[in-house]
Amino acid sequence: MGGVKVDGRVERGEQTRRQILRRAAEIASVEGLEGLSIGRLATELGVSKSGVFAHFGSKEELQLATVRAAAKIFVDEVVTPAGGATGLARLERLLDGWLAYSQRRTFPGGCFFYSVQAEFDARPGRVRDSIAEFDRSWAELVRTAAADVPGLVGDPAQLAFEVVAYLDLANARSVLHGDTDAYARARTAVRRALDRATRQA
Amino acid sequence: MGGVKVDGRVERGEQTRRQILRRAAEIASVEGLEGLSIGRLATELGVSKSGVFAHFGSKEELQLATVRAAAKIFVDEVVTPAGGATGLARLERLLDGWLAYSQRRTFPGGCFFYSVQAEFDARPGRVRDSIAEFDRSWAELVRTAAADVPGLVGDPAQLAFEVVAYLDLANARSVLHGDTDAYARARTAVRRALDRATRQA
DNA sequence: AAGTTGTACGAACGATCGTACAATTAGTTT
DNA sequence: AAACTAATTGTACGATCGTTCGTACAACTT
Repeated sequence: MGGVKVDGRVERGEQTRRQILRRAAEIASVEGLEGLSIGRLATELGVSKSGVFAHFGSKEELQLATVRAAAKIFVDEVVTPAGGATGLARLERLLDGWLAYSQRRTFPGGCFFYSVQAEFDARPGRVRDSIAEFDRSWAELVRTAAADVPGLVGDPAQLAFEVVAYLDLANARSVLHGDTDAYARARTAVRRALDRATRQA
Repeated sequence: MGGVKVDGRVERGEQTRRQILRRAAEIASVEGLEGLSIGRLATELGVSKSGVFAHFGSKEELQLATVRAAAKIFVDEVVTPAGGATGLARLERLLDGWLAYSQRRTFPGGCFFYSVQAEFDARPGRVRDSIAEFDRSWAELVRTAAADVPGLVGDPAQLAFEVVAYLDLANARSVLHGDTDAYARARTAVRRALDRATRQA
């Protein structure tokens, strides 16, 4: 698939860009996308401030690129691994995968999107729109996965709402309080919700 | 109760301070406690920057005072109104009260503590400790209210975890997407969870 | 070999940040 | 009326913010 370009300059630039975005996503999950500063990013990576800036052209573009990079990581770690399964197994893999992704601290500040969503949810702009769009697609993914469980009892959208709520609170409690029980509570809640929704009627 | 001091200067100062903190809490629920700047606060309130600064002595103290002021508002709007009830009615009033407090946008950015918790959960410092302590006491309040429901089926801590998760997600969805259904979903989820926990065993 | 392209750099800009301190205004006490 | 006190102001500081610009150099094209 990859193009046949062998331009070492571009390749080097893309590698630098990837390094910037990986670090940016880590920082943003802790300090927020607004707390992420170009100067600090440059210092931590050992490159020049203008070098970082040149890759994006504005801070807003850096933030948008960071969201896209984090989205890719999220998809790789949570969505793709559940790709092989169907029905109830697929829904379970999505939810278990999310909890594992949060718990293993793929991003040091917990789930990247939980952090930045709370930061941007109330202000206008392209960054907020980008985050909202990703969150919407994740919610819809869980909803359709629930709807695809054969013989499901009750409203799949309601079930999806409830189980996603457990995931988010587990992430929040764990990061804020170091509460190691939070993930266990969420797993219990998810399992019981799925049991109720798949029991014989 | 009130002291007999009639010093107009002190009184005026306290009033200014209250105005600052009310506005600060509003701003922080949208832009975050770090996005809140002393200069902007002064401009919006029509007072001098040094006037705002003198009331607190440092930005961290301003942030801490803002958290305390928001906590007082939260208690007045959610905790106190549920004070008269006991048992299941008390738990219901707490949860309904929270949803109403979020939905009526007491703070323009939704629940103040949801916003600032996600902002500070991963960084050290006194502000984070203050937020964590308040969140802990709220979680414990719901937990004890659940434990005080007579004849409860199941673990009250697990029940408290699940219902608080519904509240938080309703707030998040509503603020991020303008999703008007989110509160209805949360109310449905809360009601069914309480029904299950209080059914005849 | 000469010319072009793309990345990264250093220096500087205007603006804003939090903070410091002396001067001023308004209200209280003697 | 004078002395005192507390709230507020104006001015100024160093640091950092995002951004702009001209330049250096390596890699590719002709």
